[in-house]
This record gives sequence, structure tokens and C-alpha cells, in this order.
Amino acid sequence: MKQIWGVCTLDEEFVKREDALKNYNVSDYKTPDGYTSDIAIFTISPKDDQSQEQVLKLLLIKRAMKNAEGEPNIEGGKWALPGGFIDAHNKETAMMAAERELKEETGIDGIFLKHFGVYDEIDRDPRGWIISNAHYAVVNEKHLIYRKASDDAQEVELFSIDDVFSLPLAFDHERIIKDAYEMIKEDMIQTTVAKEFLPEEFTLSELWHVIVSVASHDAIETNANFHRKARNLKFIEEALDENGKVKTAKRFSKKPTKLYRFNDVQVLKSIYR
Amino acid sequence: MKQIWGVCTLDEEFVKREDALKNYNVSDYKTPDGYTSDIAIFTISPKDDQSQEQVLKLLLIKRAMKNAEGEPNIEGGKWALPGGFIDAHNKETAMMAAERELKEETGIDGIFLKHFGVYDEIDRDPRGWIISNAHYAVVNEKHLIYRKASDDAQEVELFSIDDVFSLPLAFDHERIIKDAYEMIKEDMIQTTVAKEFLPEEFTLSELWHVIVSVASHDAIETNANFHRKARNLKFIEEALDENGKVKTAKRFSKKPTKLYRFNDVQVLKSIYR
DNA sequence: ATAATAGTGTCTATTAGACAGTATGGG
DNA sequence: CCCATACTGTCTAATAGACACTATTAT
Repeated sequence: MKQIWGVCTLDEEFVKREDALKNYNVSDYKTPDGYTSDIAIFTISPKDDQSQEQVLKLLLIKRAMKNAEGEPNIEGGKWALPGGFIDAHNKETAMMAAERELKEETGIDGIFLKHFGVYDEIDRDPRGWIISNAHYAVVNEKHLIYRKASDDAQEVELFSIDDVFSLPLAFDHERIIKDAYEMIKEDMIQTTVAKEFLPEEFTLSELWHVIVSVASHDAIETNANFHRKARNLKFIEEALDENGKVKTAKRFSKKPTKLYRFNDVQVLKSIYR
Repeated sequence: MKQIWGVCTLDEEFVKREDALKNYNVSDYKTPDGYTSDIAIFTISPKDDQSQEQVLKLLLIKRAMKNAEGEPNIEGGKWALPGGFIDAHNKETAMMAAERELKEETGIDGIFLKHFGVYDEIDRDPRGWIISNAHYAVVNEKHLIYRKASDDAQEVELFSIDDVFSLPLAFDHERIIKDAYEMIKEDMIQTTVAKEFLPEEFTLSELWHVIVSVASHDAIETNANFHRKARNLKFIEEALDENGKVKTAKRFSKKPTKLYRFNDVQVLKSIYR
């Protein structure tokens, strides 16, 4: 590395910012007409009122036919991911804007949120060159009732993921939702994101049903074998009460079940081992 | 889904684009001052002239002290990732711009390239609100000689990844490079990206050394056990010649070695299995 | 008692992983 | 023959995965 430092003396090592900024003309390049964040908000809830089968669902908003001024709204009447423009006046990043939007939808902070892609094709939005940062979030269903109650001006609906693609979707949101779905299925298998769907303390059966409803049966043992295997998984542990005894609860059965919790252990499975 | 479709009659189902665009005023929001792509170009090559130990290296460019007009250049004298502004006049996306830049650096098309993050903090660049799309690429070292030869106006250098963080780095490129390094280590373990460092046909030892030099010994068996295990890996297969016999080659030893190739099988290792 | 969920027992086959040993061929 | 690399043998312990079986308790 010595030859690198040899080319200039110390006091002219770097250009000073104030010298450089005088000469910079940003207008040589076309700049985006808009910079937005969109969020695919996932939850798991029963398929319908009768069934107790849990399925993955996605929250969508029906775009209003008319905007605030009473004029026709762009892509009005179609279903879209919640999202909006990034408030750069308040020094927002795409992630911060997504967090803000997510709080507006759910009323709570601290929800799991992951950036998974950028959609920047020049004609993806007829209003101009509008760049979307795509995120997905995982929310317990109870928090989504908040939004339905707090703002009935817009139609908000939870759709089973399999129903989503038969809806009329705004902009390129079909592509974005497909990518979000692929991403969450992968993460469900390779990361501990399953915990975002579960309470702090959960039963092995609850965990098993989350994995199966998002990914597939291939991702996990049969329920019976999973019980035996669970004790070897490094990233979950039994939930203990103040006396050090394993906590139990009744969930789906009459027999009390042991409760587990995720710990902070990170796992990475190598394809070469 | 029936109640969704009940709210409006068919011929006013969606707003027509031409009606909506008349009312849209994009200037309500601050727009970015620049939209760029940066690329962390990785290669593997011998640590130094003496050693035959292979290490992961990163290509960096030393920013010129003066710009084309002979004025002081922003962040001049510091090392930076190759990259530049997205050419929206030519309908480029961030990915296309990265591909273009990568071709400029290497002279060839079709190199592995992956988008892994967006850096959009409002003050990450003193010139204004300039958004960077970060990618990483994997190139065989031989293609990087091209760039050194084709443009000696700029200083281009390959650094061992461990040396990079003692350099003066422009903008927030230290953060971006750290993230790129974490990402490639993870991908090396969980995906078949290792193939991008290797020729079409390679020996098991070559593959083994790639994994170890990027990830760690934990990601893979010992060299001896890996040989036995290799035949059970779904995503590699023996390279056959036209007579259906396994091809061999001499690489590091006198004894000829079997050649392997990656096939198209995708693997996802579940943490729950 | 029954039903429903929560586990456990048990068996066979395969895999993990350490370590030592054999194979090849240029010098 | 020596050496470096490329494998292969072999052993023990652990895991995979199928399937049958037991456990608990509200009804």
C-alpha cells in the first residue's frame, strides 16, 4: 500500500469539500420525479370464518376514484400496496418512510420491516420517473383492525395471498407482490422471521403451522418428528417461569403444551455441509 | 371477494389515465438530486506474488484530484467504488447502469451482478440528495487487467478485502463495502455464487478453496471429507466428455483430478430440517 | 368413553466428522 | 524414492424420517 500514499504530500491529500462543491453542476443528469416506499404487509389468519386453517394474507388498499380535490385519481379503483412519497424535507430515508407508513396503517411501532427491492423502470408510473423502494412487513392480525377502524375513507382489505393475483392491481404492484412473496417464503426457511408472526412465547405446533402456511411442508419435519427435533434447534429455547420451570399453556388441545421462545442465536445453513 | 366488486359498476371501474394525469402535481414533494449505481467488484487472486494463498479482493478507483474542467473534484484523492449516474434519458434502470459500468471496467458482458442495498441518507453526499443503488459483482481476475490497460488516467487497484478498510474511502463507501462483504459471505454459503469465481469446469479443490477464502472453514467440510460428500451435492455434477467419461485435469498436483460443473439445481437449506 | 392435540418410542438407513491410509505422477 | 495433492476406508456417533404408540383433559 505504500505506493498509494506516495503520490501526494499530506496537505493536499484530499480535495476540500468547499472547493469541490463550487464546481459541481448536478443538472447534467435527469433526476427522478418521485421517490417512494411501498410496503407489503403480511399477516397470518384463518382462511375463513369456518376454517381454522391458517393462511398467509396481504393487506391492500383500494385507490380512491377521486383525489382530495375531487378530480379523477391515478390508477383509481385498483388495489395497491400501502406506501407513499418519502419526506425528504424531514430528512427521511426510504426505510424511515416505510416505518412511518407502517405506523399509520397499524398504530404501532417496532414492527418487522425489510427492504427487498427497488423498482425504477422509467415508465412504471404514468406520472413520471417514480422510484419505489419495496419492503415487506410482518404484523400480527390484531394490529390491522386498527387501520380499518381509524380510516374508513379508504377501502382496506386483507386478502389470502392466493387470491391477490386475481385482483386488478395498480402500477407494477403485481410484480412487487410476487417478489415479496418469494422473499418471505425464502426468509421463512432460512431465517427466524417466523417469530414475527408469533407471540413472544409460543408452542411448537404454532411455530410448525406458521412455517407450513408460508413456506411448505418441505421446509420442516412432520409435526410429530418436529417435536423431537426441536430440542436440537439452537435458536429456540423453552420458556421458563420465575422458578425455572418450563411454562405451559393450552392452545388447540386440552393437553397443556410447553412454551418456547426465540433467542438471539443466528443460524446460517451452508449448502456445502 | 364478491363484496369488493359490488361497489361500482363495470364502466366506471377504474380511472382512466388521461383523466388522472391532468390533475397530478409532482412538485409537492422534494425529489432526489441524483440517482446512481455503485458496484463492489470482487475477485479472488493470490494474496501476493510469493504466496499461492487465494484471497478475496475488491476493485477500487482513486478519485481524481481535479475534474474534467481542471477544478477540484469532490472527494478527490479518496478511494471509491466504481459507479455513476443513471442515464434516464436512455431509459436506464439502476441495474442496467450497473451493467454498463461493469462492462466499462471489464470489457465484457454477462458478469454476475446483484443489487443488495439502497443508500439514500439525505447527507451521504455533499452535492445533494444523491441516492446510490449498491450492487456487487464477481469477476475472474483476468478481466480486470483490461480496465487497467484501457484507462490509465484513473488509478485502479485491487485490494485484499482486509486491507480495504485502512484506506481513505469516499462518501459512505466504507459502509457500503462492509455490507457488500457481509452479503457475499452469506451468499457464498447459501447460494451457488461460488461458480462465478470458477471456470465452467473446475476441480473440487478449487471449489473448496473459493468457499474458504470468501466465507470460512465452518462453511464447508475439510477438504478430505468434502471429496466424499461432493457426490451427494445436487447442484454440482461431474463434467463428462463426448464419450461420457469424466473429464480430468491437472491443477495443483501431479495427479489428474476430476472436473465438475454446476448444474441448474437450486438449493435452499431450511434451518428447521 | 371419545376426540383432539401433544407428544414419545423405536426402528432402519443415512449422514457427520475425525483420522488414517492409499493413489498418482513429476522431479 | 520423495513429495504434494487427490482422494478412499473405516469407525463411532448422531441424525433423518417413517410409523406406531402413549399422554392429557374438556366434553
